[in-house]
Amino acid sequence: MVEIRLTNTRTRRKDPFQPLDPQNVRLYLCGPTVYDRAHLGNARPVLVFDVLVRLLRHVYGEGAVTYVRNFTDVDDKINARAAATGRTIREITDETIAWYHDDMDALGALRPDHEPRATEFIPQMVAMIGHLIERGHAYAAEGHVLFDVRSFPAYGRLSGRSVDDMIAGARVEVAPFKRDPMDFVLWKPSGADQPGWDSPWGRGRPGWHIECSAMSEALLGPSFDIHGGGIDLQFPHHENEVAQSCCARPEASFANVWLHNEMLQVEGKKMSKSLGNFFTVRDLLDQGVPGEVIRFVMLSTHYRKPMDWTEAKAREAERHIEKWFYALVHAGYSRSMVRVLKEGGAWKPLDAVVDALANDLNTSGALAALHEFDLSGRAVQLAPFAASLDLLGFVSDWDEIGSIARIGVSSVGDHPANERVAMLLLARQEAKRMKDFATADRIRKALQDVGVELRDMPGGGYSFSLPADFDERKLDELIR
RNA sequence: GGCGGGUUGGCGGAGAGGUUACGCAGCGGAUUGCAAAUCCGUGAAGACCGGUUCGAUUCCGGUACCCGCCUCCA
Repeated sequence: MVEIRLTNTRTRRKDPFQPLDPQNVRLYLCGPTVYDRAHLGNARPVLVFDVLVRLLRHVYGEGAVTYVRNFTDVDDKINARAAATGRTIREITDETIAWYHDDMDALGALRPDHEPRATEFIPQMVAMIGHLIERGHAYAAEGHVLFDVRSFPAYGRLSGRSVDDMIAGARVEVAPFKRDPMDFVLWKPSGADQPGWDSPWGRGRPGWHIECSAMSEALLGPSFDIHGGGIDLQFPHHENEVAQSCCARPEASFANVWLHNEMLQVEGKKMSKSLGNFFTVRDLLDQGVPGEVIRFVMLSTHYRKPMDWTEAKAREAERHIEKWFYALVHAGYSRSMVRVLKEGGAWKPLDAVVDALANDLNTSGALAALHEFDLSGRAVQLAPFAASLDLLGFVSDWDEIGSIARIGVSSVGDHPANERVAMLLLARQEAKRMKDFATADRIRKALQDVGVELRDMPGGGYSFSLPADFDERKLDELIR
């Protein structure tokens, strides 16, 4: 069996992965707070975990992995959005969850086995909070329940900080009812205009961290294998989860492996609304950037390094995707072809790809192995390459790879001018066939002048892409 | 102020104490009515200063610079 090694934030080492139960490998990923479209940074942990889950299923078996990712649907940002729009919280969260599914589906991310909503696990949270109070790890004060960080000596271990150092750094606002400045909220009171649930401490709502402790325990048990999220969640969110879960269940281990991905930047800068470089996954998809291209760019940087999204990378990624998919289409790949190859036992990803992924999810190394593969063979010879693409999650539908590769006169995206350009390409092809090179060159020139990228692919196909600022009227003038 | 991470060839980006990463661009060639694409080949690196070692870009220490977290954030 392939040995998977993962960098564990808890041990600060790259350790061999040992599942608690190889028949049921269990993972939990902190999901989104659902009040708005997912931005590009939100996609990174999703894709990292997607590849991890695919790898684990490859190694331990399709049915041997349970993947949980939550939706945080109770949060002050959601309340604010509801107040600002006059809509109900449920409308907003339902809509946002639907968007999230659309966007992550477009990136080829598998749906988790469970996607619990925080609001569906309030009783479990209340029970866990009560348990923490009983055990002397939490206390009620002025309608709040707070976790007592001094009661948990290991507090700070996951993120490598000490309570005293953090207080010395003193940038936390200290509520007067806190015993210690670092104590954090498990439960807080709700006003009449805020969502709330009855509890032993009055009507209120949960603090941010308790939901993940409660839901992971409910769905995966008090001890499970892998817990992940962005590095920014390491403190305080994950630290607090550890404190809650380990104090509520001292006999259990909670998460054995902690996986944290580094942040995303855009053109070398932190993505932020003030810098004007903030965009969502949907923005990119609407601009015609295929989900496969977004995935490629994401996987081209190791998850523990800051990832810089640039247009240059997206362009480069698009070239590779088109080239790879083109080769597969040319070799006859389709759903039925893949079925035949699987039945024939040819469906095995490249060892170099699996080995790279097993080495702390070296997705960049996996892509490098794909670059080296000879694409000139026929379907059976390309099967290891295709199975590798499949393992990396690049293919949702083998019948669609042709259109993603923009083969022939087809194109992706829904630009209204695609049809026009396609017609012109056919006209050019006909002109070339008639040796009317003047006409052929005139069409090419016109397309080039409006910025259409045109390529003849090996085997006689055509590929084109429209520029972002494509202007159809200009094309009309030039063609006339 | 506290904590953590990074610095690789023109650009992007990996692994490994000693052997070609890989991609893009460049250069040379093949192919093509022309262009692009495609195919083959090829030069180029490890912030700085010390230390360990037969040998370090890879381990250790220091310096500089960059980034993130400590407050909602993936």
